[in-house]
Amino acid sequence: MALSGRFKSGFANNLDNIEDVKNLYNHMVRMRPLPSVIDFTQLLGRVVKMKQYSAAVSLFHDMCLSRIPVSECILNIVLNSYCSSSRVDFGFSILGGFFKRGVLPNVSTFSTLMKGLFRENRISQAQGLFKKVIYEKLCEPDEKMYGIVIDGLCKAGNTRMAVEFLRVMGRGRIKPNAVVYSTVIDSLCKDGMVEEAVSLLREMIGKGVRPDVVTCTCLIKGLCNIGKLDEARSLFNEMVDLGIAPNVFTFNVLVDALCKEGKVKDAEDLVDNMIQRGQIPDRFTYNALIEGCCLQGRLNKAKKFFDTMAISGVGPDNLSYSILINGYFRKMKIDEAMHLFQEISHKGLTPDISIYNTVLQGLFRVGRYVTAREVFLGMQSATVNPDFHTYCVMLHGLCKSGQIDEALELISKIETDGVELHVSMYNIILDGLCKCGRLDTTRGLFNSLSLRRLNPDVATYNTIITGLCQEGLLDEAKEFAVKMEENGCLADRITYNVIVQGLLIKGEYDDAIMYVEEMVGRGFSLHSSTFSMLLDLFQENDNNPVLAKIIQKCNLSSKRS
DNA sequence: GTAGGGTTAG
Repeated sequence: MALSGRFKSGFANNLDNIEDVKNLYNHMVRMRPLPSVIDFTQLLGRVVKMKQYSAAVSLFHDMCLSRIPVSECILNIVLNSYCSSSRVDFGFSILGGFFKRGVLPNVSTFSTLMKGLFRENRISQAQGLFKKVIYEKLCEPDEKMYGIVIDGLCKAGNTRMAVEFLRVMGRGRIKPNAVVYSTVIDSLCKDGMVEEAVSLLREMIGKGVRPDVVTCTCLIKGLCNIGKLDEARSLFNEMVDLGIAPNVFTFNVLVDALCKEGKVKDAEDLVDNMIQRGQIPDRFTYNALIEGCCLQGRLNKAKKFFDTMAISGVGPDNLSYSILINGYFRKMKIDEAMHLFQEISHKGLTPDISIYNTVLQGLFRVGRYVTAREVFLGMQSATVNPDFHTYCVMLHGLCKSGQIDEALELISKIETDGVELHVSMYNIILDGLCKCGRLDTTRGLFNSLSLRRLNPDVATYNTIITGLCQEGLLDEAKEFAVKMEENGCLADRITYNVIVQGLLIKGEYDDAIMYVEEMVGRGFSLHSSTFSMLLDLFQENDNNPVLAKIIQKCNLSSKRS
């Protein structure tokens, strides 16, 4: 009686916090007769929509203990909770629970498991499960299952196989729909194959599959990413003409692209259009606008958007602060930047690692390394753990401000903080050491890399070779160039240019010509700075014939390329 | 009337 009144369809949709759900659940289990399985399903489904996966699992366990009947839907929801929290193995134990209860797993069950496997990067197991489903006829695959497999392949970086799968699907009973086309189109765009994506759009239209807002948004983003903003805008107009309503995603993609291109005014007009069409700007929209203004150096305007964001109820998030703080630092407005940084905690937000990284980078850039050191200590007492990026910023900043010994001390502590050492951290210090001529320490640190099981990379060698060349130690630089190739790092354009410049400065023109020849042979060209050095020397040395020969070689090679 | 698929930033 009261039941039909209380549990109208979608009753759970009004619940938006987990405590209310738990209270309702406790009420439901005590009711006699019990609410229907569907009522429990809706409740559990709501918990999953709130991404409270562990709460869903614990409610399910309570249901089992309270002997509330469990359906295949409920089992699938629990399975999904495990899979969505990267616990696909527990998901498989739910599969066992199906059999134990005499309930048959269905297409949702297997789709969810495949999604879980893909999510944990267990690609071949996901593919194996799909094959098993087909060969053992465990269920009839439907379009959602195909969607999951195709998406999984795409996200695993195997767009080619996803396209093949799309073709196989086209020959079967279940035809590809807008979702699978969108998935593949998005993946092609992200791989930079935007032309292929466009022709897939034409193909789907040809086959009578109507693209939807997601299909168009993916392509618009793809076009923006390769700088074809005009084509993106005409696709936008085309979709509107086709009656496909752009949504927040679509607008945000275009607003972001316009802002990055410096067209903030156009972006603002688009936001007006967006509002007219009933789409409410969200944090993505505002952050794009704020960043656009910062890129233009228009900090007052950026701050205005930031304030509007606060008023509009969207509320600035960590990224908004990060963008604006960075903008202020770049304009040397240190007080404004630091004021915003302090404001974050006062506004009840917890500054995240990227805020700290932004602030540290800013402080070092303006030479405030004492404050930077304080912030670095402060973040640790606020239990924000430095990450890879923090250490790179710190090391770079310390070196730049002449605190190399402190940088050396810091790098020796990194591993104890649980952050893995990376060769690029050493590259920063090696660069710092070379720049102040401490070559002995450089050599020692380089030799210590192998003890730390780190392999020098091209940047490591280039840094040291640069340092050696600057000190005129060309023979040792050349030895390092040999060593790098022996260790599997191929010399690049930088390596050659540095050595050639070093040789030119020392007047070793015959050697320089050898390196230029080798370099041209490998398809690299001279930096403009090397070339102007060459021209200057040529004039200063009364048209030296060896230099003339080098210049001629470079001109020939640049004409060829 | 209940479960599983695709789109946005640093």
